[in-house]
Formats: sequence, structure tokens, C-alpha cells
Amino acid sequence: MSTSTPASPGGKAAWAGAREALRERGLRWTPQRRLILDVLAETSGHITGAELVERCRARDAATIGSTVYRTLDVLEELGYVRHSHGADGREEYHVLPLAEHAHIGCLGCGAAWDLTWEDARELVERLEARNGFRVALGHVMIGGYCPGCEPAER
Amino acid sequence: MSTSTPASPGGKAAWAGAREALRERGLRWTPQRRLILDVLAETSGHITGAELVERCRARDAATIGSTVYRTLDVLEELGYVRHSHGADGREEYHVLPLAEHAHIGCLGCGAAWDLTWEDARELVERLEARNGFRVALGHVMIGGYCPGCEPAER
DNA sequence: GTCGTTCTTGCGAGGCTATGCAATAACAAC
DNA sequence: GTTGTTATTGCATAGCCTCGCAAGAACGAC
Ligand SMILES: [Mn+2]
Ligand SMILES: [Mn+2]
Ligand SMILES: [Zn+2]
Ligand SMILES: [Zn+2]
Repeated sequence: MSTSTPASPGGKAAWAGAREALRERGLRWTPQRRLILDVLAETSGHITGAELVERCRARDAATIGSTVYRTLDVLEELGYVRHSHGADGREEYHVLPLAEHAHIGCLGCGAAWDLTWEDARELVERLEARNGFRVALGHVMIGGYCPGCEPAER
Repeated sequence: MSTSTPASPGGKAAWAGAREALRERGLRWTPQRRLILDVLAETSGHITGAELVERCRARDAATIGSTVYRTLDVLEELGYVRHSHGADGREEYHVLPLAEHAHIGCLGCGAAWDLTWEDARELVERLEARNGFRVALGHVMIGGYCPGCEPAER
């Protein structure tokens, strides 16, 4: 469903410090969190909350949705994931974000791509200059239609 | 919560043609649709799907959510409303959009502004040329911080 | 006014996400 | 290993939005 974002850097390696990161904050290392991190470590690019629940459930049928969503909140605070909302409003988590970037999503087929600061520069500079508005690229979502998806009517 | 978008032009007047617009397409004029249009005619700027359901329910307790959402779909096809998704992923309907436009929202205070095709031209043209991607300006959401709101952390 | 066609509605169910609460488990200290 | 503290889980519930389906209503024709 979601395309884009080249493979993450170290794969599993990047997650090595997660257990320590949790403990340093007084948070706990539980079997549920370990499973979620294992799945994320094998994911590159984007994943929706629902997809993550599903993949965890494939490995442990007892997986509870709310636990997954709450763990995602924690991981976002630690910087391991970052979320925005896709064109359909659903959560889209970016795993191990290398650099802040915006998302472009097809309203037809749901495919998604990334947009860099460089791509958005002209617009970002215009908003900064004209309105004093500082764009948070991670919270930019551009909806539209990819070449394969004709926008039906209108 | 959402600022911007000056009051709609004619208020009720702008909705006068709605009944005809429906009939010309073979669609029907029902009591449910009339109520929804009445409520929308008294709304200017933005409204979420849930808010609209609530306001309709205030006038007719028998209002059914799915009917409201389906009517919004129809009205969007006729051009009377246009929706995108707010920073929290919920649907945000723009009533009587004068022109298709994108939304800029402050992640700090929630203030929102509009962005026109002209403002986005450079980026839109770039995406069209480079990826064959046709931007739907109404589905563009730009998050960031207004001059008054310091970007907290990270 | 009656009838037939086709659009709409109501209703039920389901997907995605959030939250409160009590029971449980992780961790640190001993 | 036991115990106490407190974070976390499971569960239930709820909100927002979508969809299928069968019953019902709007509309045009007569
Ligand atoms: Mn939508
Ligand atoms: Mn969110
Ligand atoms: Zn597409
Ligand atoms: Zn602000």
C-alpha cells in the first residue's frame, strides 16, 4: 500500500539501544514491546497503525490493538518512529526517520512518496517570508492522483 | 479551532440552486438532505463530519450518521463542500469553497490559513512534471508554527 | 391518484484509533 | 528470592467514518 523510502540504515542495528532508552526513562521492557520492536526492525519506510497490529498478530495472535498504539506513542516520543496522517486520514508511521520529510499520497490507490526539504524549498521559503510561518515538513501531506489513477470526475 | 476563510458570500442565497442541482443529476430532494443543507447554510468556514451530525441531531434527534456522511459525499461531488483531513486525521469540510485551496495549520495554537493555487504553483508544477502527479489542492495540509508559537522541542 | 423505477434511508456491522480502569507484571531494593 | 512500587497490559467502551443490504420514499409517467 505505501511505497517509497529506501531501506533504513542499519536495520536491526538501529534498534539496539531501544531497551536502554526505555529503561533510562523509567519505562519497562515487556514481551509485547519486544515483539513490536522486532516487527518494526524488519520494516522499512512507512507502516500504518493497523498494519503493525496485523503483523504483530501474525506472530502472536494474542496481540492487543491498544497496546500496539500505546507503544507507538512511546516510540514516537523516543524518536524511533514519527507519524502523520495519510490522505485518507489514517495514521502513517515512518520508521526510523532519517530526515524530516513530507508525504505525497495518491487518493486513488493509496500509494505514497516522500518529499524533501529541497523539493519544497520554494514554498517553504515563501511561507516563511510572507507569513513568518515555519513549516514542519513532517506534518505536510499532499494529496492528489498518481499517473495511474484518473480522478474519476470533476 | 479553525480560523480563516472569510464569511461565505451570500449565506443562504448560495444554496438556493441546490435542489435543482440535485434533480438535474437524477438525485432526490429528501427531508434529510434539506435539513443538512439548512445546517450547512448557517455554517461558514469549516466543519467536521461529526460536528455536522451533531448539529443536525440537535434539530432532528432522528438524524442518522451514515446519511449525513453520504450526503456530504454527494455535496462534494456537486461542489458545495470540499473536504480534507485535519492534523488529527479527522475530516474537515470546507463549506462553499470559493476556490479550491490548501490548508496551513499551526501545530501550536491550531490557527489555520488557506493557500491558493498561485501560492503552490511552483511545487505543483514540479510534481506534475517530475512524477506525473496531479495535486488535489484541497487535500493538501501544511503543518508548522505561526510566528507566535515556539516549536516546543525537537 | 396510481404505478414503477431507482435513488435513499435506516440499520447493522466493521475498521481504525483513543481512553478509563482494575489486574498484572517489571523492576529495584533488600 | 521476596516485597513494594509503579508502569503496563487486557478489556471494555466509545468516537469517527464506511459499507452492504433490504425496506422505503421520491419522482416521472400515465
Ligand atoms: Mn476522507
Ligand atoms: Mn495522530
Ligand atoms: Zn494512485
Ligand atoms: Zn500558532
